[in-house]
Amino acid sequence: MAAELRGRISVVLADDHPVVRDGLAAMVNQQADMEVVAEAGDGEQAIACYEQHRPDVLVLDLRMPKRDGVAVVQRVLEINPKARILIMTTYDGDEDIFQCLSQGAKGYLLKDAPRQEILSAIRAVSEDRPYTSTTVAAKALQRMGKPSLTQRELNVLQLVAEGRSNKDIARRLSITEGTAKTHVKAILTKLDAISRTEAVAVAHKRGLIHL
Amino acid sequence: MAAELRGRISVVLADDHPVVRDGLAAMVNQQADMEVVAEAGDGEQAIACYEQHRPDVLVLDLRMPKRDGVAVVQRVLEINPKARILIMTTYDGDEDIFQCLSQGAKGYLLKDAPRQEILSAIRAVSEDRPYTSTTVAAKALQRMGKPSLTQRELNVLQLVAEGRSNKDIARRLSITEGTAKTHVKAILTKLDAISRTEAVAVAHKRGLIHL
DNA sequence: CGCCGTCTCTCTCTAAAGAGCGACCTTGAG
DNA sequence: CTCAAGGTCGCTCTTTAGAGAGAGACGGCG
Repeated sequence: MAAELRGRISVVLADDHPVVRDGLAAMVNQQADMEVVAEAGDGEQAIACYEQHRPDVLVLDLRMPKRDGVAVVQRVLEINPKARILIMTTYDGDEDIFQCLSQGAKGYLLKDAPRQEILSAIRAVSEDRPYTSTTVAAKALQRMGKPSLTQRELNVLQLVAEGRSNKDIARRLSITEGTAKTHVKAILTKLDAISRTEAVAVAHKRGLIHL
Repeated sequence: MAAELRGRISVVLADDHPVVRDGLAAMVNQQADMEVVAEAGDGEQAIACYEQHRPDVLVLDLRMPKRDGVAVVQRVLEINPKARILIMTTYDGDEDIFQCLSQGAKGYLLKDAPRQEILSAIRAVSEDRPYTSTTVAAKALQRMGKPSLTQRELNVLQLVAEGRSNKDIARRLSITEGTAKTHVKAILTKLDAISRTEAVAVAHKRGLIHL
């Protein structure tokens, strides 16, 4: 916790791929000004590790077993509202990124980022400066103005993506088929899609759903 | 090229994520019996690296820019039919795995595999022994007996996944709507799906298409 | 050679999807 | 209180999807 005072940034890594953890650890530990103090392989471990070590920076994979990135961000910020979290993800289309950032994550970066970018992102976040990658910044702008789906619509969308019919969706949500259609219609409009299948494609690209 | 004679397995890494390359490199170079001789960040580099270094083992990510894993496997085996290739992928549902293996790749493994498994896979492949992970072996058995899609059907499926209507698909492929329907119908039957949207979901799970 | 798989096309018919309406109720922000 | 938004339900209408069944053309293979 006092690592920063000694001039070294303490880092906790959370990623379900041992390979990625090794890679990050190797990169970080080669730097004079930072060190890895713990690693976690899933969401629950990540929370436990954070609580135990109170690192300067928590590097967090968005997709993990047990609890996904969004849930971990929430929980960690409950523990320490000043926590500095750097989100790391493979997919630049992930809607969850924005959810994390708006919840208080200090930055994100893509896994295909070059070494230098990853390291400077960690340094930025450790100093409480938000890190903004160009690719995702562009996405954020694109997303501006675009209508967001309601919770109910997301539920329906998930079922649509599984290939359910309107009637089936209605049954599962205990509503009438007409209402299901209304929701689907709203989804199509908001996603600017002509058919439900296209809606699924668009939603998947935007990371609204995970197949 | 003669690395094996000196008792060290020479390895070339091909992955578009610097983090993963670093992780693998760190793992491999910590071992006394193997070393990384080159790294590649995309498919073309991978081929070039292989040709230049002729490593004992080529560790290859299935999804890469420029050329994907399948294409690289083909090309490398053209260069050296005895090439020992270890496929590495994130998704265990990838249909491409089977394509690679049937083309002559010696093994595959998932990125979330533990260190030991990764290392023993490299050793196995270096000795020309096929490496078979339990999870994928199970998939292979599941796939047995299941009907495979024809090339034409894959084309249609791709368009279906993009949300196109039968009429639209017909126009793009220069066939009649009736024929498009016939193909879609065949796809639904083979994938055991009720609707086109479900077919897309199933196909995506199996890695037949990449959205 | 004949068989089989693939691709192509045609037809009918039913079920589902989607467009375009209006309407009611609740909840929360102003 | 008013107004907006979300969820619910209802209606009609046209278009699309999907089941089912048949058939011709082509190429590979035993």
